[in-house]
Amino acid sequence: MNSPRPVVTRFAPSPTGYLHIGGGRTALFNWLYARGRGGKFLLRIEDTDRERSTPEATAAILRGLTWLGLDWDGEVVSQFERRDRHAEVAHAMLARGTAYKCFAMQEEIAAFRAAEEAAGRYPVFLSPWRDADPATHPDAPYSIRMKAPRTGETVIEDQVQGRVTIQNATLDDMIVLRSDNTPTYMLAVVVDDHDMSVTHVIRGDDHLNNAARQQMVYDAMGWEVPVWAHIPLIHGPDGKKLSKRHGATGVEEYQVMGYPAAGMRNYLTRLGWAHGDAEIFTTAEAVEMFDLAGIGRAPARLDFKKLENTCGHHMAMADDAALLHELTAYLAAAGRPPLTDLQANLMAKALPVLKKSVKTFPELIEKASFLLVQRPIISDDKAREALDTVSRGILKSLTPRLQNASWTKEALEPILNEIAADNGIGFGKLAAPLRAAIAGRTVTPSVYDMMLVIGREETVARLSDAGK
RNA sequence: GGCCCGUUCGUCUAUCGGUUAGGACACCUGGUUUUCAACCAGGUAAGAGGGGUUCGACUCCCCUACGGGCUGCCA
Repeated sequence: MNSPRPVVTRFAPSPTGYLHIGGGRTALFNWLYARGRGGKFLLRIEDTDRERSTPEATAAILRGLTWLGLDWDGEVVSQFERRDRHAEVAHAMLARGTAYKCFAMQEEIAAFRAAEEAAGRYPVFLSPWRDADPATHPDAPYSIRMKAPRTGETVIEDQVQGRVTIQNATLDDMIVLRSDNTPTYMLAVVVDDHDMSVTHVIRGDDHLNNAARQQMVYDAMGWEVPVWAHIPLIHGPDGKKLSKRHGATGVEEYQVMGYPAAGMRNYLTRLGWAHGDAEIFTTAEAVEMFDLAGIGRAPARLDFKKLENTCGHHMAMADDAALLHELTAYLAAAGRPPLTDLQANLMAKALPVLKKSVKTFPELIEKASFLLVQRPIISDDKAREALDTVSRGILKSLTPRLQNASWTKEALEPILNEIAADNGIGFGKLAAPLRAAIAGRTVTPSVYDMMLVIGREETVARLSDAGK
C-alpha cells in the first residue's frame, strides 16, 4: 500500500504439468495489472520439487502463456537455481534470532501428528528445540524453523478478500530450510518475491492462509510486505473445483479446440472480474480498465456458451490478416492440414464475410469448405437430393448467362432472379441446387459470397460438373 | 476435527442503506432472410434460510445451511 515502488507482478507456476486454465487466468490478471500501470510482469518457475518438475512442463507453460498473448519481462527465473540464496536467508534468520535449528526427526513429527489427529486434536507441532541452549545441540542434521509468534494474530490486508485475521496460535513454526539444505516453498517464494522486487502478489486464494506465514518471513527479515490479492479459483459448470472430468483444463486445449486467443483473454478477464457493464472489449481496453477492486470474492464457473459468444465477437472484430495468421497457427496446433497458397488466397477474400458469423476456427473451416474443396466436388446426401434432373437442367441454362456477366453481386443478382422466374420458382428453390453444385452441401454461406470468392471460372466449372 | 474464505436471475456479474434490483450469456416468442447462422425487437428469470441494527436493508452484525480453501522437511 502507498508504495512508491513501481508495480511489479509475477506469475509463479510449478512445472508439474500443462498450464491450467485457472493458472492462465491468474497470469492474465497479473499481466493486466502490471501493463495497465507501466509496471513489470515477471515469470518464475517454482521448480524446487525435483521429483515432479519437468522441462517439458515448463515449455508447455511458456507456450500457453505465449498463446494467450501474455509476455513477461526479463528472463524466466528458476527457483531451483536460487537455492543457495534461499539457504543464505534461512541462515540470516538464524543469526537474527527469528529462526532456530530443529533436530526433531521427521518420523517423530509424523508420529506426533498422527497421534494428535487420532485424538481428534488439531496437530500443531511445537518443536522442543525452539528455546534450546545451542550448547545442547547434538552433532546431527537439522532443519531450520521459523520462530513464529505464539500469541496474538497476523492480519492480512487483502485487496480482494478484505482484512483476514489469523490467530498465531494455530500456526506452528514452519520449516524454512530442510535438513538437506533445500528451501521450502514458504521461504523460497518470499525470498524470490523480495529479491525480484515484487510489489503485488496476485494469486489463487488457495494461498490465502499461506500469506500469513509468508508475511511472518517478511517481518522476520524486516522486508516490506507486498500488496496481497487472493483471487477465487475457477470452478467447473457444476460448481465443483475444475478438474479433468469437466473436460478441458489446460490452456493449450483451448487453442486446439479453436478458440481465438483474443476471445479467450476477454472471457477469462470477465470471469470473476467486472467493470460496470463492460462485456466485450479489446485487450488494450482491458489493460486500461483492469483493477483489483473489480475482482469478485466468489469462485466463478466456466461457461462454454458465453466463451463461444465472446469469441464470436472477437472473430468478427478481428483484423483479416491477423485472423488468417491465427487460423494457420490453429491448423498446426490442431494437427490439421495447412492451407495451400490458393486456399490461403481464397480465404483472405472470404474472411471479411465469414468472420462475422463464426465463433471458433473449426467453425470457420466448416463455413469455408466451399473454397477448400477441389473439383470434382463430392456432394453429401442432401446436396445430391438437391441436384435432381430438373435442377441440373436449370443450372445448365444458367451457365452461359454467367460467362459474360460482370462478376459483382449487383450484376449477378438480376441474372439469378431471372433464371428463377423463368423456371417458375422462387430464388430459394434455385439457391439449393446452386449451393449443392458450388459447395457440395446444402448449408453454406450465401451463394453470391461463394461465387465472388471462387470467381467466374471456378463457378462455371463447378456448375458444369454438376450439370453433367 | 480446527482455522480461513465465500453465497444476487440457470451462468458471469452491476448495485457500494432508499433502484420498477441493471447488463451480458443461455433460454422462449416475434421479425428479417437464399439454407445454417448472423442480425433486430420483445419476454421468462435472482438477493440461501433465520434472527438482529436502522425510519429504511441485497448492502452492516450474529447464527444456521451449503460450497471452497488451508491444516507437510509439496508447491
